[in-house]
Amino acid sequence: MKYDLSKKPTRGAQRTLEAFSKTMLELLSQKSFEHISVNEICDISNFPRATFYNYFDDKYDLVDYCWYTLAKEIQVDKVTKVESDRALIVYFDRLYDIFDKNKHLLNNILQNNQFSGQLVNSFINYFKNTMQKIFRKAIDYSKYDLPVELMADHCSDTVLLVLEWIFLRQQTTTQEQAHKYLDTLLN
Amino acid sequence: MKYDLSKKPTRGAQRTLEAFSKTMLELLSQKSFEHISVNEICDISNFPRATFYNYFDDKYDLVDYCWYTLAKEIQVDKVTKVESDRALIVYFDRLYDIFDKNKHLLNNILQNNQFSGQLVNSFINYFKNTMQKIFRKAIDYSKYDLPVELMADHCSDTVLLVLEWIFLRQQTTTQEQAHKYLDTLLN
DNA sequence: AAGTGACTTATACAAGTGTCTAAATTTGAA
DNA sequence: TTCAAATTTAGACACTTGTATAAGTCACTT
Repeated sequence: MKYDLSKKPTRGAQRTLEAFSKTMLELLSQKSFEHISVNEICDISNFPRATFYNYFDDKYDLVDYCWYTLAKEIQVDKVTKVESDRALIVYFDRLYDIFDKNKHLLNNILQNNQFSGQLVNSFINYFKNTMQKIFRKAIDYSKYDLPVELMADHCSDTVLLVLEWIFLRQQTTTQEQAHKYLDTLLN
Repeated sequence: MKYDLSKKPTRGAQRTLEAFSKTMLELLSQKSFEHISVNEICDISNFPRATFYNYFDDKYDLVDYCWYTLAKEIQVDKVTKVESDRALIVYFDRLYDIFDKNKHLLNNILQNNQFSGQLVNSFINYFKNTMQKIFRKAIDYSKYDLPVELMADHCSDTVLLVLEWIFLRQQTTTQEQAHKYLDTLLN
């Protein structure tokens, strides 16, 4: 990402960021990520290519920014060390809510993008990384005889696997059932 | 993949496939996947671009073929339904051997390719998919109250996580210790 | 209302991508 | 050994990519 997201964006930058990400999500509802070109994104957004490259390295970078905007709500900053086993469920539920809120968008995107494709891959990876960072800080693994990172990564793999099962492979599953799956897989 | 791997390749096709994959692996020991171009691969392999595109869709396709040649030895075809919990360990060990046999190659590749990059991602995904297919057939999950696919995917995620830990993140770990990790993570 | 710093834009460039054609070559079977 | 089928190749095409430069415009502060 060329643009620094840690500082507050000016109104103009906000407009630009939003235009590009909106266009990307629209295009993803129409065709596969592989067939979307930076030129096309710029034409539709009504910005010159130079502006695109002021903000993003490439289209992968833009799509990651799209996931970032979806994930904002997780409020990673509000992570605190939680001792109980329920910590995992808490963060699972936060992601569940986000995915559920955006399920129509996800459905549209899945019409044009296969599981095995780059797009779905980037989507899952984005949230896996987010969860990894959280779980390394938030969960107490002292009762396991394992490196912390390994355990944290295993938890985020599992959380994302269940969410993928529900929202991407579209296996109708209640949130309660999902909790049971998590419990079985991690104990 | 444009070329049909299920039929026996002619001697010429074998030569071509080997030349391209050898060049790719060599280049990966010298620079990052992102900086390798099809043009370069063809120049070094001494084949015209048209030939490259006779065999592969793009460089991603070629690198997948490279992993395919490494994985040949797993002998996926010799999969049989195994009831015992040891099935998982058996297949873990097969992959462990392959990774161990190629650890120098992996080390070289890791000099130029980050974890988060496309290359390592494609590597892990390739073997994850391979393991998924095997585990869906080979392991008996009847004692768990879960969809088979979910359980199989969870197992392959976990197997690959531990192998990644050892061979890509290079955390020195004995094979015995790895077995303990697997046991803790999956029970 | 002016000035400074941040953002936008026009334009050009060298390089890469994937596809296509038609000619040349190789291959395996008869 | 010959011939038809399959594969390889040269070359061209339209298009995309990422970078760089210099000029333009905007918007916030004082």
